[in-house]
Formats: sequence, structure tokens, C-alpha cells
Amino acid sequence: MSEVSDNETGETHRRTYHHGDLRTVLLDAVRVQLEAHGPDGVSLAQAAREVGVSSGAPYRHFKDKSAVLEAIVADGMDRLKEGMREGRDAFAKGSLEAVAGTGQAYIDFARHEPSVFRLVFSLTEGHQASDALKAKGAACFSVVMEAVALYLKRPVEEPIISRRAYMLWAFVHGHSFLMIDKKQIAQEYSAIEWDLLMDAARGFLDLTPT
Amino acid sequence: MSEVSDNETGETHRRTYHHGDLRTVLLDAVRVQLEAHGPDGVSLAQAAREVGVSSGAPYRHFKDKSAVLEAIVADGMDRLKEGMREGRDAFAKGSLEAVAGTGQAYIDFARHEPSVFRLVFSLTEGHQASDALKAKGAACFSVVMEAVALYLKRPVEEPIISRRAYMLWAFVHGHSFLMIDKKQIAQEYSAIEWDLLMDAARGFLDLTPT
DNA sequence: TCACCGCTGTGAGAAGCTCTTACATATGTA
DNA sequence: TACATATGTAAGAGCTTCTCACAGCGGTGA
Repeated sequence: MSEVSDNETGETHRRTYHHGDLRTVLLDAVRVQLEAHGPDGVSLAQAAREVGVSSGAPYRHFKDKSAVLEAIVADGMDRLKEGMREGRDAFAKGSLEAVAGTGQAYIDFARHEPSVFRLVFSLTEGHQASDALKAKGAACFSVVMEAVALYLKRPVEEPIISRRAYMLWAFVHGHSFLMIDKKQIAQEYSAIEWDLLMDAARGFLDLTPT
Repeated sequence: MSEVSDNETGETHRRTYHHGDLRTVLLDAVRVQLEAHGPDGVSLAQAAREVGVSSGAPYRHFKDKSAVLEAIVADGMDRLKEGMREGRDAFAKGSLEAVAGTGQAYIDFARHEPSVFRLVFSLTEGHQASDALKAKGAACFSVVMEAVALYLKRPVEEPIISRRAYMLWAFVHGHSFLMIDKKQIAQEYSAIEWDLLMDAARGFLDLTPT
């Protein structure tokens, strides 16, 4: 590293020619920009300035700006999946609470990193959503499916599992977005989020299966 | 007006000094950019070029770029609400179908104008979400509430109405986003969207009311 | 040990964008 | 008809992304 915090603008300078871990440090800086000022507030030039390198340096580590965002998204999705796993495993295997737990973790992630969360779902849309990201998305979904399958005491392969899991996902996804969008009503209900989650799980999973 | 389509880049020139209806034409051009290339693909300078005015002209009609987007969002929300009304009124008053109808209209809007739809929910977030936009949002939600109240045969004022309506909204909102994000599973289920909607309405509205 | 190759950073600059300012031209109203 | 106001233009400041030629460092093989 060998960095020294410098002037009042939060910039740094180095003693060594090479930075040491620019890629990681850059990602962190951009993530901070993203959460602080939204997607339009992200500037690689500014991030480079902050970590004390020239404006061309980032391009030694990323093809372009969108590649930086993609890396942040990939990272976020990994943390999201891990969180969902933990949220599920905090409750008894096969319980309704375990299902709701994955949803709660999803919502918590959105609340904690709203801009990254939003980016996850506006970037994978873009064009072909690099297969890596697609796979990560599927991994998240399968966490929910497993919990649902266990609760319904049926194999994950049955279509009804994916269908119910999808309905739950949509509900949780919708609430997450409405909440971080600061929609008035969503704010009110975020106080009783867990009740809502359990209601939804019951409503969707205790329906007569087709 | 008095425009003449010009060279191969889709630009136009005018015979009169004044454009005639720049505000409207500009909004249309930007909406096209938005749907074609996403929010980052919007350039006022490019839009001005396309409609045949100088790059400074848009600033006679809008404070800045975000004001243009805000106008597009306001417009979109009006159309959304109108669509939801129609979707609801296409079915018998007080029926479960009427409830699902508002949801279907919501989803159709998202499918038809995905970028505008997305913008509606990322712009109102920004800072204080100009009261005008907040009001439009509330108007949309009340369309759902009315349908739910009629189905449950209770006055809209009862908290349970808003709660169930919110759950439905979250579900529909989530599916809309997942669908336009081209999530694999969402695509599969969009074929049987109506079934999903009715399932959700039943699941949420036929729960024992607290 | 040392020469060299490739990785990573620099500095300058092209092209494009937003938004401002000073100026020009229509339009409608007194 | 004359002028105030609305709406356009041209030019430019300051920012951005991304490229390119060049420079310094670090690990590898002779």
C-alpha cells in the first residue's frame, strides 16, 4: 500500500510507483460512490483521484466503466446468496420460518446496500447478462426453492416448487424495491416486515397445490 | 413545425426560426432514447440534434436533464394509473378478477415501456420525490385499494385493506421487475401470468383477516 | 547476477456530454 | 407599430470516458 492520506479532498498519494492492490481499492471506492450518489454519481476519474492514481490507471484492471459495475454486482450477488443461506439456516429445516428467513435476508441486503441491489437487477438486464451473473442469480433462487421444497415435503424438481418459490420471490423482490424506493406505504409496512413475510409464505404455500 | 427530414442520421432542419413544439418533440425523442439504449444512453445533446435544434435549446424548456426525465416519469405514471383503472373496470365490480386486472395492467405497462417503468421507481427515490410524483404514486395505489375493498366488502379505511393491497402490489411489482429484467424464471412464468395473479389474489385476500 | 519482459501506472489528449452566457430572432400585446 | 418576452443559436468551461505512447518495477531464465 504505502499510502498517505493527503489534502482535504480525501485524496491520497503513494510512495511506491505501483499501488499494490488497485483493483480492490478501486472497487471499494466506486461502491462508496454508488451508495452515496447513485449510479449517475459514479465517476472512475473521481475514484482514481480518491485512491491516488491517474485517471487512466483503472483501465489496466477493467475494460471499461461497466466492467467495474459488473464486478461490484457479481460481488454483491455472492454476498446476497450467502446471506439468504444464513437466513434460512437460522430456523428449523423444513419450517415456514426458514422460507421467510431467506426473504428477510433478501430484504436486509436491499436495505443495507440499496444501490448495489438495484444495480444487480438493472445490469443483468442490459444485454446478455454475462453467463456468470446468470448463474449467480440461479444460485440465489435455488436457496429459496430448497426451503420451499422442504416445507412442502416434495422434491425440488416438481414444477409446483419452482412456481411457489417464484411467487414468493416476486413478493419479496417487490417489497424490497418499494422499500428502498422510499415509497410511503412500504416504509410503514417495513416495521412489520416479518409478519408480512409469514403471511405471504402461508398465503402462497398453503394454497391447494395444483 | 415545418420540419424536413434531412440526412441519413435522422436529423432534421427547420424553415422557421422557432420550432413550434420543442418541449413535446424533445420528450418523445428522449423517451425513444431511453427505451432504446437505457438510462445511460440518454443524451440531451443527441436528442436536440435529432429534432434539429442546437444543444442549448432544451434548456429553454427544462431546468436540466433530470427535469426532462421527471417529466417523462410524470407522464408515464398518468398512463399507468389510467391503465390500471381500465384493467380493473374490465371486470365485474367487486370481483377477484377486478383485483387481478389492475395487476395485469401494471405488468403490461412494465412490459410495454420497461425503461420508463424502471425510471418511475428509481427517480422517485432520488431525493425528495417532488410531491407531484408522490401524489401520482398514491393515486395508483388507491386504484388497487378500491378493488380490494370492494372484494373484501369492507371500507377502504380499514387497515387490513391497505395491508392486503400492499402485499398484492409488492407481488405484482416484483414480477414486473423480474420480467423486464429478463430473469429466466420470470420469462417462463409470464406465459401464465394471469394464473399467477389470480393465485396471488386468492392467497392474499382469502387469508383469515386479522 | 543480471537482462529482459510484461504488468501496472503516467500524462496528454480526443471526443462527447451537461449546462451557462451573451446574443439574435420571433410573437403577441399595448 | 414598438417593445417585452419567449425561444432559438454559438461558443465555451468543465467534466467525463477511454486511448496511446511512454516509464518504472518485479519476477524469471540464462
